[in-house]
Amino acid sequence: MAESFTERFQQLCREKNLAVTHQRLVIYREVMQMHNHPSPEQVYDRVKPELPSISLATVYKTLHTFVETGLIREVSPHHGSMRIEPNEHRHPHFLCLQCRAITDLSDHELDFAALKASVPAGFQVEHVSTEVRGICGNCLAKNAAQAPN
Amino acid sequence: MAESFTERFQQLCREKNLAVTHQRLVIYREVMQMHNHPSPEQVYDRVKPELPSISLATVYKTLHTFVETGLIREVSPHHGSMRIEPNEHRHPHFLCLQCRAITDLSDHELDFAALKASVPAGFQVEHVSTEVRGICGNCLAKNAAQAPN
DNA sequence: TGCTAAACGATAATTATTATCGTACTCTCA
DNA sequence: TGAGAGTACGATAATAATTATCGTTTAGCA
Repeated sequence: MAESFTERFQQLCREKNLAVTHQRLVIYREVMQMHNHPSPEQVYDRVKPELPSISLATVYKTLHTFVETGLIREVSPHHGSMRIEPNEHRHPHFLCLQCRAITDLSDHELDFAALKASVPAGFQVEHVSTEVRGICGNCLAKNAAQAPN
Repeated sequence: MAESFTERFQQLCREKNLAVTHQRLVIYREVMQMHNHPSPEQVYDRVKPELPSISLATVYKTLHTFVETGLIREVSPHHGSMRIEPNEHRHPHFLCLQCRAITDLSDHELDFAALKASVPAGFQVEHVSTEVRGICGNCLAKNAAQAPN
């Protein structure tokens, strides 16, 4: 028989070593139903009716926990501080999720035509950017030094 | 003969209808020499020796002016707030520079192999994302309604 | 050179996020 | 099933990033 959403969430949490709390369940359920890239504030507003006593801080902490364990993803890992691109010509970036450093990647040819074709009619395209996220060499080395196995 | 950097900057400002001020000249010159995606704070530190009385607010205002007129670009225009991606499968985003709305684009095939090949050795790739920036249909319509010509 | 509008600098205010700390809940094991 | 340990929660203070305000200064132009 089909397992319930709750059972699936409990299973997920067990895999990730997370305590199953009512707040986490509700936040996860609601986020999965919001198909428009919500901010923490918007998630808070959404769960508030069901969890009237929840704190915004809990929403932040829970979202971070989910991102860290991979239950959800962040659309933009570099908010928080504006970053300037002095370089004129088009090139992709590598963004380190640990130290936030941005590294220019050498130019390459993506299929921009196909990409632009996927933009809804009536939208005005201004710039296309590609980004690779991960952990940079520096951080990997640092991590290895700290936790040798 | 070759025109000086100052002359070129004055020319640029004239094209964009910007007053040529000493602060703007210095900020522009320094930003163009920083090849590592600086934050406003870092730009401030960099120009401070030459402009001891400059205010951090001026750096912010100047950078915004430059971004608006297209003299420089912002690496990440995601508005100061974390955004969640509930969607599991890979797809590109359209980001409206005016209202900051994020729209999912339908999936398409980019040359991810070539892109990954451009990542420096020793970096760990976690996720590749593509983003198209521009003005969404809503905002375009709104703008047209406000300023019909 | 003198006027007008825009830019600057100082600083207060706002917004987004994180830290702290006492209380409450989950999980495990007897 | 109940007690204890440890994690999570809620309230709120603190911090970081950014923006607004306002009086003074400067650039652009007649």
